Amino acid sequence: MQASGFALNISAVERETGLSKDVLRMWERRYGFPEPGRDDNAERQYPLDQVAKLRIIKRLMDTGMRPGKLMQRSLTELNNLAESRSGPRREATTPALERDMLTLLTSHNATGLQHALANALMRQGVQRFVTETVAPLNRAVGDAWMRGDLQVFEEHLYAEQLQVALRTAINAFPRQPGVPKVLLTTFPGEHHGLGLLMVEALLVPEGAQCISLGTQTPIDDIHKAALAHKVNVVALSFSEAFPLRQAGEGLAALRRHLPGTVALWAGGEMTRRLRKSLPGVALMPALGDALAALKGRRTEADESLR
Amino acid sequence: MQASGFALNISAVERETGLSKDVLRMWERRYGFPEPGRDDNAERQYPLDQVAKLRIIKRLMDTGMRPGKLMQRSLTELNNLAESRSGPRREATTPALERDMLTLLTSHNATGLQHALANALMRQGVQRFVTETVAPLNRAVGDAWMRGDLQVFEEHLYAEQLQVALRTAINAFPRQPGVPKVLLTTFPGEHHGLGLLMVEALLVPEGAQCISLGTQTPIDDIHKAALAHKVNVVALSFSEAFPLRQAGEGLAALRRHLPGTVALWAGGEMTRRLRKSLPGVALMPALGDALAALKGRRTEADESLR
DNA sequence: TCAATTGATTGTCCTGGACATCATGCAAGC
DNA sequence: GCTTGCATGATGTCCAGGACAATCAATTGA
Repeated sequence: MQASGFALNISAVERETGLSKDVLRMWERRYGFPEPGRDDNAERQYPLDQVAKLRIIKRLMDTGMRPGKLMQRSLTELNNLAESRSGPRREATTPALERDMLTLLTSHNATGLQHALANALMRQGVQRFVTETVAPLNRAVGDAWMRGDLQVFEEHLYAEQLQVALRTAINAFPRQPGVPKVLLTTFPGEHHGLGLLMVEALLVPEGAQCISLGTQTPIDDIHKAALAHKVNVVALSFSEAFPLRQAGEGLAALRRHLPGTVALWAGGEMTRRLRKSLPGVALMPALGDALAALKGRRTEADESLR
Repeated sequence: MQASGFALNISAVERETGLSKDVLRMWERRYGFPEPGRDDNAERQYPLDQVAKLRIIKRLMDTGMRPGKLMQRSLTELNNLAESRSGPRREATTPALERDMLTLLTSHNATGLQHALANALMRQGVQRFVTETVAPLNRAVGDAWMRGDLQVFEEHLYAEQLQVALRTAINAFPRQPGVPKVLLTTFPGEHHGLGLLMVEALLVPEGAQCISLGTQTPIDDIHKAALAHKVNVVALSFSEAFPLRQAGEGLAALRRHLPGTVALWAGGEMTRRLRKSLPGVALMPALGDALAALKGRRTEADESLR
């Protein structure tokens, strides 16, 4: 279902899939897919099944696959590919907690999910909750979504509920001047903000003072904010789909302009795909890395005091 | 400052201003502005001052002005225009509370702002806080930003702090089955989520059960979610900049597919610009409208019981 | 005074071409 | 055998200029 009822125009497809108009036209020219119909005005009309296929292709490309190989395959082939790609984790080995939460999610039991999350949070404490429950759960949700087992709105609901849980946890700590002072945000184009909350939830119990700007801060505003708030660390989060090139350029520019005394941390799924290391940028592919880096700073500072 | 140090390519400008590549090129062709330089590869390089001017132009257009009139004016003329346009509200008449909070914001006192918001919230109660403090404060922040008195990162910090305050307030109410059941979200392309929180903060104290999907839910997922969660109301929020056409088309499509028993509410600044009324869609240009609509439903339900 | 027609404004889409960049794979050297 | 470097192919992004539909504004007619 959509505006027209059966097909989307190129703008709508761009919005839904995240593939630019240029890319959509180029793929059509080069690979023969997608092959939208045309309306009275000779404008492209993308049938919904093609949009669905585009969505899977995008998802697979975000994990590193090349489009040329994917384009010809059928929807079912792609689904199999996605399934095998979603890791060696098999149904049987999925921890019960994650399975339960996914069940709550797909049965649209918002209240139940909320309770389950709050429950786990209270049982484990913030930091263990984040590393041991949220991180694997995110992965499970991502896999389910890639397999097509999860609707978009279900994923949205998950993100929202998780946000509630994490913010509650963070709020339980008094907001006080702390060390180090960390600025949290994402680059323009990165909508995904859960990573920021997760990092904040890890750092705040350690006494760090976190200032979050939410998502999508222009690079020179990140710079200005870092100076204005006199932070010690600028921490950025990148989801898997973020364009490597944009990240590299942005991080380099930011590093060039920030004072040397300000550390620059880059975390999130994307950082696993980065080949070359960036001078002056601390890459943190795993969540715990941020915690380790924080403790590293502490030790350093202690030693320099002696 | 940016990746190159002094100029942005067309993609970056698109991201920063929200103006599509097509529009940027068309304006250059038609109006002679912007007029970017070219790099070695003959690709457009937009100087930062032109980007700043584009940002103001976009902002003014979002309030209803036409580009043809704006394009030739100088940056200072535009600033004056923005200032006069930002309402009859003069410095002197700005309530003290708003002035104080703006001061906290521009002096980068995150903690102070947090306390001020929490303070106002506790003093007024959630609903009055939203209608009497947050709404005017939003307007003041919007005006300040339009006048160029506010940096992007300051606006981000404001949004984040407000989100913390509102979520805390909402969380104070038990999440329980309630009537009516309201689904809250925004259309794809609408990033602004504060409106959703504000509405939620108004409705929850009345015993409504709110399910928020966050921002940017594809239209057919809104539809699916409404059915899956068996909601009575679907409430959508649109910021001032949202394209009228997209909103109209989307609302019509959604109305067409939702069962007649499900009410469709559209709120936010954009709805003030809508000329024609949409059949079956309740427009709520003012915040309080949602509350009134809720109470209206109640009365109706009561009367039908008799 | 209001409504309808008309003309200008404005955004979006189209085609087809060019090119920088990155990956892949092969060959040469250690 | 393994690594390094280069060539070739794959891929995304940009460009120019044209077309047209939708909307706005203004003039004309009732």
